Amino acid sequence: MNKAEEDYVKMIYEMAVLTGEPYVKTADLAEQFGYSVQSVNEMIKKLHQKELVDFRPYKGVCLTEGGRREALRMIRAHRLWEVFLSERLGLAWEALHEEAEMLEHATSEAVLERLYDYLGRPAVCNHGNPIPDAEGNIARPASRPLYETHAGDCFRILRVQDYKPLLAYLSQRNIKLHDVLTVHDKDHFGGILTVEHLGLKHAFAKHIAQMVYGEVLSSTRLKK
Amino acid sequence: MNKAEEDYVKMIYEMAVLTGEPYVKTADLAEQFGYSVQSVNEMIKKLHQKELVDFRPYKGVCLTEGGRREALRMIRAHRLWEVFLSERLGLAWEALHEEAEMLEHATSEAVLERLYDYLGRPAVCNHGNPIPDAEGNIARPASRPLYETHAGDCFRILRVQDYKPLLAYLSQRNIKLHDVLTVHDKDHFGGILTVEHLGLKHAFAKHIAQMVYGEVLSSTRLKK
DNA sequence: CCTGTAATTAAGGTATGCCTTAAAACTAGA
DNA sequence: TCTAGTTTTAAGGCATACCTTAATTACAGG
Ligand SMILES: [Mn+2]
Ligand SMILES: [Mn+2]
Ligand SMILES: [Mn+2]
Ligand SMILES: [Mn+2]
Repeated sequence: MNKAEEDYVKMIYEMAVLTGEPYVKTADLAEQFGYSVQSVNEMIKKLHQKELVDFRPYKGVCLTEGGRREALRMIRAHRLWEVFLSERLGLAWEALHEEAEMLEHATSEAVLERLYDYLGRPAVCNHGNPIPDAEGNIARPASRPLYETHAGDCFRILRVQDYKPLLAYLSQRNIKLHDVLTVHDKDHFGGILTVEHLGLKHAFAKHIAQMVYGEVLSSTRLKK
Repeated sequence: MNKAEEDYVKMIYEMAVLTGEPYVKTADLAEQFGYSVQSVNEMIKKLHQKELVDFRPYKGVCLTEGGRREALRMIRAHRLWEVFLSERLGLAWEALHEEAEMLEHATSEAVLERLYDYLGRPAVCNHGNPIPDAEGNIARPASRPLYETHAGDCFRILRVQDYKPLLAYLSQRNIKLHDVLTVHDKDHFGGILTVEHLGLKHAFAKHIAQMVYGEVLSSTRLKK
């Protein structure tokens, strides 16, 4: 597999996880990559020939077992490099992804395994995304969005979408992974969630609060 | 610069260092890369347009100041990754080069600088090749070949050619950088150099002893 | 069941970096 | 000085991964 193919199987895997649907639409892939639908179709044909994907016309593509294995290898490399870049080199949160996006294609199996041990076999990357082990086992990512909390909830951030503007937005406010937020108010109509963090209040728009995931630790609200 | 261009300027730099001649012949580049002369000519034309090289027909190519800077950046990345892979991940001597050959193209300026500090600003890679600093200053490599020693000399290995079969050959004999060899005998006609290392004797053919560089520590031989 | 929309396929194009074969230009040795 | 051999340039090709435009095919709602 070359860089292009690697990025395709990774993207297919990630979009399937995001939507919960194993089949990913050609048009959605094109949209995500910023490529034309025709280009995506051509690549799908090639991936199919290599038995990395199953293509059902008018339904989408789905990774084969081999494709899934390759996708997990790329995700593993990507996330391990993110840990390295953050923990060891001290790169900023929002810089990790694009560096890892290059390094992931330049990493042999041997380097990957040693890097994994060197970093202490981390379970998640710095955005809270789970890191597959060498056998391709991967934990479920934290899936409860901050937006689904209620006034009074205490919420620990366990995962954030690896989306640069979001990361810049959060780090500008000194909010990091594992931080705890107290939900003050949720304005359903306006879609604004007001939280407290280290004594400061922040108002998050719905689309922001939907990209932050974690767990509710405790709640002062009355259970219905 | 893309991967191909990066490998070209690096190669031009390295061949110029090796030969001592600033101008590198098209045919020699083709030979080293295993490409056709025509392909090399095409790339030279492009590098010239980008003002990375000066091309003198029938003489060869020479890096411009900009080309030299880019070459040193690649060499810096390559050798720093070799240090990382060796010192931190414990990769075998002979595996370093090909891994670094990929990683060097996936490394931003920011990562490079942090990696440099993280590794303690090393002066040389694991083959003894000097690592340029961020400003492009680079030390002269050790240049005295083991083959130019005489019976009785004590010789410390400071640099070896980054050539896989040589590295495998040496590490199989437990010979590493900074080890000291005692020259027992030099057979000029046969070209065999006999040395002692950790109590064991080794016979090195001329072409081997010419790829190992270092310093003579002391000598029992009579000065003429 | 039929038709509009969405998805797929077809056809032809671009840039990159490699290739081969062949002509032209130059250099250097005799 | 002339010519043989080296070097460069020209011409045309191939694979990859992207593109646009234009059929064609299939699904799904009315
Ligand atoms: Mn990422
Ligand atoms: Mn990538
Ligand atoms: Mn090397
Ligand atoms: Mn390289």
